[in-house]
Amino acid sequence: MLLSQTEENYLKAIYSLAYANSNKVSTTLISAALKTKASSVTDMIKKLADKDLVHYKKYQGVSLTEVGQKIAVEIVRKHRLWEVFLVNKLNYNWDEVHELAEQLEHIKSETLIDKLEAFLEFPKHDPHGDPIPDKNGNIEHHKNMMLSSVENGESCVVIGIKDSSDPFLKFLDKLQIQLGSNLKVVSKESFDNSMLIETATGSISISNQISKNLFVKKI
Amino acid sequence: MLLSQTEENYLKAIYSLAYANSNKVSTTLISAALKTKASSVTDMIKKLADKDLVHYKKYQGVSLTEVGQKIAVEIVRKHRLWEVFLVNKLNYNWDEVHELAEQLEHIKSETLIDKLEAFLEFPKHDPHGDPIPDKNGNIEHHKNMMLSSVENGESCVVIGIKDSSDPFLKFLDKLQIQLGSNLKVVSKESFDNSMLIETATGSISISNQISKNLFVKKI
DNA sequence: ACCTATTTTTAGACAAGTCTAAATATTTTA
DNA sequence: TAAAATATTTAGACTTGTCTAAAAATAGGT
Repeated sequence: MLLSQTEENYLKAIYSLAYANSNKVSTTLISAALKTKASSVTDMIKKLADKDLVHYKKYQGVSLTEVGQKIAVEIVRKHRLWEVFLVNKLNYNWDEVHELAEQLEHIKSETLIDKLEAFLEFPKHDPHGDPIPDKNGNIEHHKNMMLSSVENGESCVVIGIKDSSDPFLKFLDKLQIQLGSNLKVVSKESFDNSMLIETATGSISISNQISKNLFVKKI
Repeated sequence: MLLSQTEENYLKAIYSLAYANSNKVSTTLISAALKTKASSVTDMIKKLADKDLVHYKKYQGVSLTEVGQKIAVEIVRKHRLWEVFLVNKLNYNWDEVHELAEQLEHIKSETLIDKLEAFLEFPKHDPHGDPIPDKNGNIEHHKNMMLSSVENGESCVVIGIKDSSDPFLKFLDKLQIQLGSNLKVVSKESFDNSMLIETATGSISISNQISKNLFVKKI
């Protein structure tokens, strides 16, 4: 199955978003992740469904098929191995490699990534601590983290909410934080465990009560 | 200047072909090199001319502008450094890396290729012996070779003809050899210096008189 | 249950890059 | 130098992936 870069990016996005949402991902969530419009997502979802890479019923959200998931994991594997290469061999900093790995992960080759893995001596984690799937697509998931345990300077994506009570969700709305939001921890106050974070729309201060109720994934 | 992969491929093709043809390259030659149709080439040439990457007057062929040439050389630099990486670090054979380097050369980054170059300890030549342009685009050209001096198993592209006499050209026509043709030397007979070569259309035997009149570039 | 707000899908359009077929230049040949 | 052959360009169409605007479906609030 030969996929375009765009198709691969959709699969990868659905894969990352599927964690939080019990495997069903909405059109809007994907469009936010890929910075496209919902209508574009619908179009692409149909193509992916035609190729049996996603399950799709109108208005019901999408999930990856077994084949789609396998491909998504392969892309994650490539991404993370390239990140290791960039940091360990080319002396990049761990916070500089994401964009580059986004390009490198789409290089097509039967053999390249396995040779790269051997060259890197079979690393188990990428520079951000995320597990690297093996050749067969097996991946040792580490549990989701709470925003409260993200360190200064690290960035993460919101992938879930622990306390899904209404007032809490409303409050998150007000902060313009939603699933898929990118957050960067600027600093943490030790006396009350509040943190200053950067969002797409600006810097805000977050109490510990909030930060320990947000599932995030480091990026 | 942010170029698409396709645009970069056109520039690279024009660059390689420009050697033989006193810098002017014909539409047909480009279309052969890129395996597209001449009409597609005309379309793209116009776009490149709009961006001042090529000089173009209808029916007169194209040549690279200074900017276009600079970009082309950068791509060559990337291509060759990636080839060194694949052969020296990932244990690929020198004849397996071209396709992969064709993909890797299009990775966009301000810093990547210089870091890669340092990691590889500033190689001067790629695995096929071709010179690697430096950071500033300076490239130490090695002279064109004659087909007669290509070794067994090596592949090359015809980039020029020394004896441009009519009968010779006619003969080349009959052999279906033209500028841009890919040739692979299968074997050489020591008693008469003839060689068996593989072309796109089949295997043919070539006398030394022919092979020493064809300028080629190894690939 | 019904009305409203939100989400999702559809329809039609656009840009990039390609193609075929036809028209126009150039080059070759005689 | 004029006809024939070849090369190049134009015109119109197609594909992929995107967008906007409008229509349809779902979800929420009372």
